[in-house]
Amino acid sequence: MSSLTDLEGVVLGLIRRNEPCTPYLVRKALQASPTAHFSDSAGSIYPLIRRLEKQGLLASEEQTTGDRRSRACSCTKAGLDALSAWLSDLGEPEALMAMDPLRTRMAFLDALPPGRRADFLRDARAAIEAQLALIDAFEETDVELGGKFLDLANDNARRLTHERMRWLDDCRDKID
Amino acid sequence: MSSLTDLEGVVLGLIRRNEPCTPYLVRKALQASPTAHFSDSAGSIYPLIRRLEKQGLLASEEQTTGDRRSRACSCTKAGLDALSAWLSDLGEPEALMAMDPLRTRMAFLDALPPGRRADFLRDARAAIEAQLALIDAFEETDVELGGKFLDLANDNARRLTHERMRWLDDCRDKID
DNA sequence: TCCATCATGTAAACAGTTACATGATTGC
DNA sequence: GCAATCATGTAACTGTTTACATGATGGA
Repeated sequence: MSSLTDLEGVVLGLIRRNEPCTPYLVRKALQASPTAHFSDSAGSIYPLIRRLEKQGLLASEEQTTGDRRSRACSCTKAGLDALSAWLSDLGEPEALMAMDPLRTRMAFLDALPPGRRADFLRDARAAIEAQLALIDAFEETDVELGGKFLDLANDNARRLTHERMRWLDDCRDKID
Repeated sequence: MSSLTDLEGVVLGLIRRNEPCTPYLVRKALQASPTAHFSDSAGSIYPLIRRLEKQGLLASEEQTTGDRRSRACSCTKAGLDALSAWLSDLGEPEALMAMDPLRTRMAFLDALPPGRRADFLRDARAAIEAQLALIDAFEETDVELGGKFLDLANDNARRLTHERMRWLDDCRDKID
């Protein structure tokens, strides 16, 4: 049995945390998180959950409240094992490298006419400030919903974002 | 005409920098970079370059050295415009958020039995140390091949990786 | 009544990965 | 002669995105 992708790990983890949990709630959680780089669309979540169920990592039960149907999913023993394996077997360090779309663009800034490079730095800084606001806003709604480990993850997001801001400011000094 | 994806932007940028440039060289550059999170496989690069060519962003010329054929690609005016647009129109701040696979996992560390959480922290730290080594090694080979902006991008990689290490060490203190 | 949200999904198109396939050249 | 690397690509599969589709509920 092959190892989970990051999206599968996140979905399994969310379901385990909020058991019993509907696919809809998983989707809402992904939409609410500012740091979830992957899709929160119906077309990715529903098929993914079916897939996990077919592999026996998830069990689901039909529910009807009034006339509205929904599915309550929970993590099986095999699912918890898969989740543990995803957390434990980290694989190649390259695959765990942090990725930054602003860094990716910075490497090719020479393609921009010199006069427009300062604009890039300004827009990038505005984007990072917006990101900090999103992270702070999420942290407020998030109180005691996620627990200690979600707090540590949020801390990572805030720290990396701050470091990127300092980096951008250094770039500004070095470029002109 | 729709905007470039990050991989398309990187490929166009690499070709523009090394003009005239073969698809093979693009692939080698992606393989050499420790921070290129996307694929360097033939199956992604060759079709992508064909796609860019069909859109008129790239021009290519058949070459034969002895009995060996290759294609020399160069960036067209439209290609340079697309590259500039990719660098200038940053879009939603959420899409520019940095992503960290270790942060993603940290958020779900509660799924791991308490006794195995310290192992995760140890392995994660080893991975980050390996990443730092890769970044430093790349920087040495890279001298004057990429220029000022590639140096700034490398600086981002080193800084973020250092910050993640500090974060992980803080996590260790807060968890036990 | 109407709109937002709850709640589920499917279909088509596109992107990316893995594996395979071909053939030339260089160095041991 | 053989292996590694140069250099190109294709085919099958998997995953993701976008857009569409359905119907219930709650509040203005």
